[in-house]
Order: sequence, then structure tokens, then C-alpha cells
Amino acid sequence: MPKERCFANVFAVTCLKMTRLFSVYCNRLQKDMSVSKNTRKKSQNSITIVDVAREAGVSYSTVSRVFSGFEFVNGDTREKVIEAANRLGYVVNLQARSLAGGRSNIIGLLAPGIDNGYISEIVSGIDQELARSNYDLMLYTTHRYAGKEAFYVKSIANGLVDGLILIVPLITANYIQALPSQDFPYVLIDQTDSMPHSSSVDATNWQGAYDATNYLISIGHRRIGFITGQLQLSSSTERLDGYRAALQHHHIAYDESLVALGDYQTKGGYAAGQQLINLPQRPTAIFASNDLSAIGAIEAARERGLRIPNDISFVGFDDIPQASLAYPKLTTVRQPLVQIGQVAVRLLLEKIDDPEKEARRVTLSTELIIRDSCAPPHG
Amino acid sequence: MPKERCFANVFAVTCLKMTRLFSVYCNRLQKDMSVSKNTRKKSQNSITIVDVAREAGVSYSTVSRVFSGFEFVNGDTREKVIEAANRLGYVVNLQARSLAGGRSNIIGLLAPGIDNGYISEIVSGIDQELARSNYDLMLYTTHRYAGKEAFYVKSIANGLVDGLILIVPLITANYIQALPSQDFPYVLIDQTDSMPHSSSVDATNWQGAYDATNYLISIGHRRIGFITGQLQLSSSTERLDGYRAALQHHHIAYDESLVALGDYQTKGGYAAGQQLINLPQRPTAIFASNDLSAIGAIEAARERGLRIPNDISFVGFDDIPQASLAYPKLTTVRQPLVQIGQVAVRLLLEKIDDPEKEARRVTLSTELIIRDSCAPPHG
DNA sequence: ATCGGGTTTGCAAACGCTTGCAAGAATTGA
DNA sequence: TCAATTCTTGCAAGCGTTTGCAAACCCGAT
Repeated sequence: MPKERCFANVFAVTCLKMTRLFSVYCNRLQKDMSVSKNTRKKSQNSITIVDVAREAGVSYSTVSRVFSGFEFVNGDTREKVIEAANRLGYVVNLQARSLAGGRSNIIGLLAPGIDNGYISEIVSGIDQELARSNYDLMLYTTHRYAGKEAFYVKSIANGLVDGLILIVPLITANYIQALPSQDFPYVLIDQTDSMPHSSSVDATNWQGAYDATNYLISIGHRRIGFITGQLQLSSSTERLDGYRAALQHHHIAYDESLVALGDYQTKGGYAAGQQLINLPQRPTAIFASNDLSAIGAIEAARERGLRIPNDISFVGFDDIPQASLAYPKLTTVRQPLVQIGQVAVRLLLEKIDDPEKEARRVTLSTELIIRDSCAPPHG
Repeated sequence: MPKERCFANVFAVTCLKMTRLFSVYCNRLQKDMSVSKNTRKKSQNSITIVDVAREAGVSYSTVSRVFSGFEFVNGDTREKVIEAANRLGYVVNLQARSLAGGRSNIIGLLAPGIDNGYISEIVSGIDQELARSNYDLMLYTTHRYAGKEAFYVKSIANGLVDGLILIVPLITANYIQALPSQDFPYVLIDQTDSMPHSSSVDATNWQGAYDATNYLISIGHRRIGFITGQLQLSSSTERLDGYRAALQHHHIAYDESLVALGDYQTKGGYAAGQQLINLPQRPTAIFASNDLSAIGAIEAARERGLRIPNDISFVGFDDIPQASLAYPKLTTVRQPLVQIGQVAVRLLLEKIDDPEKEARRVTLSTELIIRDSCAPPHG
């Protein structure tokens, strides 16, 4: 009997191996594609608290305490442990820690993508602040998960990260609802619509747009075109409102034909720019809802043979790095992007440290940066 | 004796307390900064395989098998399990999985920062390819860890990630040596110097520079300035070599004064540009080692009152998004950045699937993109 | 029916760490 | 000096998975 079983088993295993390759393709569930001589064991040589404990001559719980918190540990013991750890090159295993209930010291960032000056500036801020607090960053891009937000967020928030930062979430509610618990820490940046109990960070969009428009008016413009962002975003409508308010304040009639739909992208700005420039009575200045749109619109103007700013002026919004690299250097409304990222992290860490903490909304102020893309109309 | 010991201890403890705040900063080991009334418990309501197992009426190992591998599972059982999992909203806990020896399905990306068109394009490529393979991304920025690479990498690679991609690592060896095991999977992008047994991805730097220089010569330029990158990077010296080779090929003497040191940044490019422009015999064209430098140099030229391309021509390298947004649109050598990212991921996943796999080096080809920043010298 | 083979399933032991509990040590106050 | 405290330390029980091993099962062939 033993002998037969052996044979059986050997055969079974062989079969198993042979059919694995095939079953990989058949199986509809997400799974591990590995087949071959993959050594499943994680590197053996990894040093654990047990090793450190042995080296230091204490129990492993003591080692854990030294590394994970402020529990009482005798100074000498602590020294001994740290020394032993250094000697051995010990590094905590984050998975184990967070499995066991501790923190992972990782926060998740959910963004549409980072190939965009606006977002990468914010990410820089986040990164800086995180580094200061000994946290790491997990980057999740959303663009291709339309419709699966719930599942997506669930798997993100399921253990791995201590908190989440959402940048420009188009369908905020979908995300929020998927969070594993009522008070899972998260912060919104540039949210769609103000969620009542959410922490969030944004900038004075209305005021910024008002200032920019006001500036154009002050140097003599009366026909001022406006290029919107994606209108689902509240930043976008706020900017539009600011623009209208400034016009109204100066008793300039609001002319709907001067408002062109954009999408916060260069292409959309280009199209909107064309539309405005081709107007029978062309505007003398165009205020775009963000720098990318402005750059697109400028291109449209240039193609039409217009000189900037002599023939037509432009103002952008955001002050992404490209704004000052563009030619002519773009006059724009600066959002403190890096700072926005930093503040978001601070709010988030606050909330992680104390889940009871009330949600807060922080609005940072914008600033008009005057560069070379504006001039009074017609000489 | 006891008494002395007491004193000693009291003193030790006091010292300890007083120095804690300080030690937080000093301590090289990462630790949890939290103090307060932090409820350490993770959300209770999380669904585990055990719940799914109960719901489906099978054992938890079966559930595990359904979600993690190709072990034999009866079709019906599988269905039942999946259904139960969906009903309950089960999501695998990555920490537990990877602790238990499975994969984390996370790869780490080590980059100097992402606030830079070059890198964020590559990251986009990485992201795309990773999404396709069901992997997630952990982002580590390096700039502030000078001198601690070893510790840093160790903590990264210790369990959490299945593999690592290093972008432009200035001190590659330091990183590589810190990897937890001889064959921990990693891929280099744009490495410093070719590490013998490393997988890496790069572009035809030499050829690209040769082509660009050749192009300038072909439209009539003879005095061609060159702005270098950081010379530690092999990409940088390769480009310089390509430039020299093209000159030589056309029997143009290499003039050291026409080579200015840059650093791949706009500022450095600006300074180098000034230096070249102020030369007693000004070059009629400048080839910058990357687009950012070119943009900086263009600014320097413009400040000097030169018209581009009429008075002086410029060529860049990389073709980052800004290159086509700049004015005039920059003629440049395109690197397939997105593709570089994608290939890196593919190499990495290959290696993860089969650690025995030989390291490979992939070199993608560059392409000269002619736009508006070049013209024949002097009309 | 019964047997032998492969196929499914379940059990239990990790993985490395945190933390409640309790015992031991040191300190304090009387 | 002794009890009452306050510190320290160790033990052991998880955390949610994976996976080797072994028992149970199913099926066709005898």
C-alpha cells in the first residue's frame, strides 16, 4: 500500500505540473501566474524580532516594544536591543506588523494619473510631508477603473493602508461609500462637491478667478473670454462664478458666447480657444480655468497669427511649472499646490492618530502671478 | 549595591524620557510616532476567508485555493465560493497573503522624485503595464535618503514588494547591494553604469545624440554648443560621445569651450546657455542633453535678445510633454518614455515569475523629432 | 460489489509582529 | 522593614493567508 500511494502521488504531482500552464489561461479569477521553479519561500535570511531577541538576550515582546511604541522599556534594555538590531541589520516586516494590528505606516493616494503638472506638484507636497512622518506612499491611479470604484477602494483600504488621499475624485461618493469603516481616515483634494463629513483641502477658487478677471478689467479689457474646466468639479464652477462676479462688479454684461467649455486639458483648451477666437467679435483677453487650457488656447491664437500679449491676453490658473516655462510666460492664479499636498497629509495623519477627530476643511489662498501674457487691449 | 542600581535606573529612565523626543529624530530605525488615544484595532467588520468559507459551507483552505492558486478545486465548489465571496464583499488581505508566503502583488518604484516630466512619463508607462497585470505600485522617492540607501532599500524590499524598479539611481551599487537576496527581482532604468548582472532598460543615447548633431550639421551649423547632463549618469556621457562622434564624422574639430556643464535641470540649462551665448564666438546652435536644459538655455538666449531659431537653433533630448508646449516647439530626440516604463515592468514580472531567469538589458531606439526650434545659421 | 487511481477537501502549522495579561522587579511611602 | 505602587518583562493568543499532509471522495475497471 505505501508503495502504491507513492506512485500515485508522484503521478498526481506530475499531472498537476503539466496542466498548470493550461489552467492558468482558463481560470477567470485573478491569480498568480507563476508556474515554474518559483521558490515560493520568501528570502530565508530575513532577520526577525526573534533573532534580535536572542542576540540581545531578551524576549521578543520586548524587542517588539522597542520598535513599535512607547511602552515602558528600560533604557539599558532598549539600548541593547537597538544595538543587537543594528548588528543584525534588522528591519521590521510591515506586513506582519499591520496584520497584527499595528500601523502599516503607508498611506494610499488615489489620483487620475500623475502625468500632469498639477497632480505631480501636489504629490510632491504629499511626499515631502510623508517623508517627514516616516510614512510611505502607495500610488493608485484610477482612470481605468470606472464602475469598479467600490471594489477598488475596498481592496485598497483593506488593511494595507492607514489612510487615503483622494485627488480630484470625479465620483467622490462612490469612493467614500466603499470605505471599510465609517471612520476610515481619508482626505479629499479638490473634491467634486462638498461631502458633509469629509476632511478636504482646496484653494480659493472663486477669489482667484475674481482677482484674475478683475486684473484683466483693470488693464482695460472688456470682452473677456472664459474657458471652463470639467463642470462636474466644483473648482470649475467656482472659478466660473468668480469670473462672473468680477464682470458684474464692473457692470460688464455677462455674454454667454464668451464662455467656452474646456476640460482642464491642453487639447480642450485649444478647441475652446479656437471657438473664442473665431467669434465675430473676438475677445481681447481670455481667462482659462487652468494653465493647461491656457497653453492650448495660446497655441490656437498663435496659429491664427495673433501676437501675445499684443493682440490678445491670456491668464491661466494653477501656476504649474510649465506656466513659467511657456512663452510668453503665463500670467496665472497660483494655487499653492505643494502646500495643498502637505496640508492634506497633515489632516490625514491627524485623523489617523485620533479617529474621533472632527473632519476639517482647509482652504488655502490663491495669488495672482503677473507675468508676460497680458497687456492692455489694442496697444 | 541595590541602592546604587536603583539610582542608576532612575537616572537611566529619566534620561530616557528626556531624550525620547530627541531620539525619535536620531533613531535610524523607523518607528511609530503615534502616542495618543489611538484605537489600535483595525476595522472589525472585515470579511475573511473564514467568513466566506462559512457562507459557502466549505473549509477556509478551499476558499484560499479558489482565490490564490491552481490547486484542484471542483467547479461547483469554486462557483459556490465565488458567489459567497461576492455576496459578502470579500477582498483578500494582501498583508496576510504575503506574510504567509504568497505574493504581495506590489512592486516598488524608487525614483528621485516625480515632479519632472521625464520621470512621470515613465511612471505612466509603468502604471499602465502594472494595471494590466494586476499589480500595485509603491512609490519611494530617494532624494532625501543620501547615505542611507542600504537601510532604505532593505526596508523596502523586506517583504512588502515583490520587485523593485530603480529610475536613474545615482549610486546604483549601494542600492543593489542592499537587496535582501542575491536574486531579488529588480530592473534599472537609465542606470549609472552598466551593472553586470542587472536587468535594465535604456535608450540609444549615443545614436540619438549623433542624429541630433548630424541634423544640425546637415542644415549648415558648424559651431554647435553642447550642454551636458550630470556626468555621473551614463546616459549623459553617451550623449556627449554621440555629439563628438558626429562632429568628427564631419571633420569638425571638437572645441572644448563649446561644451558647458549642465545637470538635466532647467536652471542648469539656463546657466550653461548663458555661458555658451556669452562666448566671444557664439555657437549658431546648441544641443542640450535634455529638454529641460534646452528650455533653460532658450530662456537665456531670449533674455539676450536672440530670436529662435533665426539667430540660434536649439535641440533637446527626451521629448517630454513640455517640449511640444514650449515656444517655439522644441526639436528634440524622442525617447519612448512610456514604453521604457512598460518594458521595465515586463522585465521585472518575468524575473518575479522565474527568479532563475537571466538578467536582460533592453535598449529602445530614439527618434529625432523635428519641430520649430532649428533653422540654418544666419538666414 | 470492490479496488485502485486520481481528485477534492480539510486540518494545522507556519509567516513575523502586536498586545492583553500576569508575574517579577524596583520604587515609594509609612 | 513591609505593603502598595509603578515599572519591566515574558508568555501566549491572535491577525488572515498559504500550503504540506493526509483523509475522504469519486469513477471506471475488474
